[in-house]
Amino acid sequence: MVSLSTMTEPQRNDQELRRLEELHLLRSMGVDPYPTSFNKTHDAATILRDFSDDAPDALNTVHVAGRIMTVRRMGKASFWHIQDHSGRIQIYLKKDDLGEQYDSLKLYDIGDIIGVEGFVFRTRMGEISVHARTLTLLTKSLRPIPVAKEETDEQGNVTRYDAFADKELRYRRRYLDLIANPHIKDTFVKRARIISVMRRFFDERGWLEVETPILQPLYGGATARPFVTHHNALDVDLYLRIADELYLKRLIVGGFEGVYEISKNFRNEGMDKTHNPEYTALEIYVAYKDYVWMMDMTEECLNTVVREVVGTETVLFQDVELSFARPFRRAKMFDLYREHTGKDLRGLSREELLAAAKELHVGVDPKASAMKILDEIFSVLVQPHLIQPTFVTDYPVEMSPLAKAHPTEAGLVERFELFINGNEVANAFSELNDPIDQRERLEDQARIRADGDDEAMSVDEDFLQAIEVGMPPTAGLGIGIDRLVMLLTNNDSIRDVVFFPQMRPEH
RNA sequence: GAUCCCGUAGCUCAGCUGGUAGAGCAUUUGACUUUUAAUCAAAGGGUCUUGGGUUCGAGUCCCAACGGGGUCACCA
Repeated sequence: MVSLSTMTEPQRNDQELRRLEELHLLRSMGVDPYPTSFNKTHDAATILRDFSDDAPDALNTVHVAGRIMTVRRMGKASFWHIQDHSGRIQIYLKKDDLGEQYDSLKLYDIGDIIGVEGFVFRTRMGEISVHARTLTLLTKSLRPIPVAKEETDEQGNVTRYDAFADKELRYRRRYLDLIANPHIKDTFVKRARIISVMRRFFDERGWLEVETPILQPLYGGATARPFVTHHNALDVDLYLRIADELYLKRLIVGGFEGVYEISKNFRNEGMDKTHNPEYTALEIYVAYKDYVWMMDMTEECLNTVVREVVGTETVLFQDVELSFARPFRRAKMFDLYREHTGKDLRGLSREELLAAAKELHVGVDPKASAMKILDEIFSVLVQPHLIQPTFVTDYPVEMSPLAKAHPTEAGLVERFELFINGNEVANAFSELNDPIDQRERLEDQARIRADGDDEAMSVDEDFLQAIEVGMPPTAGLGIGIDRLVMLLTNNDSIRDVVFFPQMRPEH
């Protein structure tokens, strides 16, 4: 039996106890179960790509490494599959080559990580494999991993049996998910590429990537409930940022003419398929530009991202084909109301809007503000129709306390939101840089807040001082990265595009 | 937060109107030197999420809690 140490030791099941015994047996045989390195020369995928039946000796010495995923023992020969970051490759192990070590192979398990030196060949059944000359244990695994069998038919279609599918376990133990369902890595690789293409797009144009505080004494730049934390040395409460907007604008005041940040934001609200308490947003601000310019830039940026990451200008999401070909549709908000409700809602009073909502069978709280009613009608009757990328422009000023008033359209601001597949993906405006107007708008917000809406913004005096120093005309844009990734990777839950989605603690 | 569904072996799942647990893979032992969801033979493995209740008897029925998923509400 294994001597259990005095350190905290979890309950072990029979399989785990057996693996511990194997570990000790291997040690007693002089095998280091956790050596420091291995000189890996080839990825599985590289071998599968480079092997040629015309020159079978070309890959005469390869060093591969990975996790044992399948074991087929046939007496004095065995076939294993190992999995590395590029895929799987079969290893052929023969007693003739490994001698005494072959007999200790029973101490190796699915889940162990090994290194193999050998030559590449094609088996009688046609599978490109590595014929092992030497085998090295690189990491002994003490816990069984989910084993999903797969069958590949003549056409190359893969059928999975007993795939590791429990969503809770997949999210809580993402490492097991990544091992057992390696295809999900594609989503995360694409996520990284989406961000890297965007970063390059901005960098090439001379805009500076910056970092601004996550811990903020006042939260602003959006309407949302924040997380609160406490700084002991200062003995003050701080908020985890809900947006970085107000800090990026301070940098524009400071003289940078283009800044962006890929920002983890935190919102203390409900969780569902499209909301995780922490999420990633891109925000970018460019001086001397307005929202029309920003629409062009957004279009070009997203078109570039889609072409580089997906390879085409169209993306299949669920059953819908989304076209990112330029130009995207542009429509004024109140024109869309007319298009989808048959009504002109512009300039209507709260009571008139309430009546309109009733006529349109949109249920709203009778006490709701005019803006809430407009918002509700939009999300019920307009938004679901915005499937192909659509810029919705010119919002009511009350909905947009940080956006610049439209010069010719009274009551509206220079703002757009980009909708794709019925969801908001981007939000942008010509930034309000009139300090008097900005102060009034924030004071309005503060009043709404005092009336009980804890999502309304507060007056950030330091921000207002910055604007009073003078911010040049500036266009700003925010893009919800997680939702963009969902669209481009055909995932309908944010939990599938975030490695470690927020979960309730177990037990 | 409201509502519906789910929680059985390491994984994927059965378990009918209540009679104290089953399969496949994984694991163990044996056979097999080009197999591939390898095959063949045998074996071990479960306080049925937790706590109450009804009952002679609960995985199964009832209540509550915990965890997950879906829908709605709030929001990006």
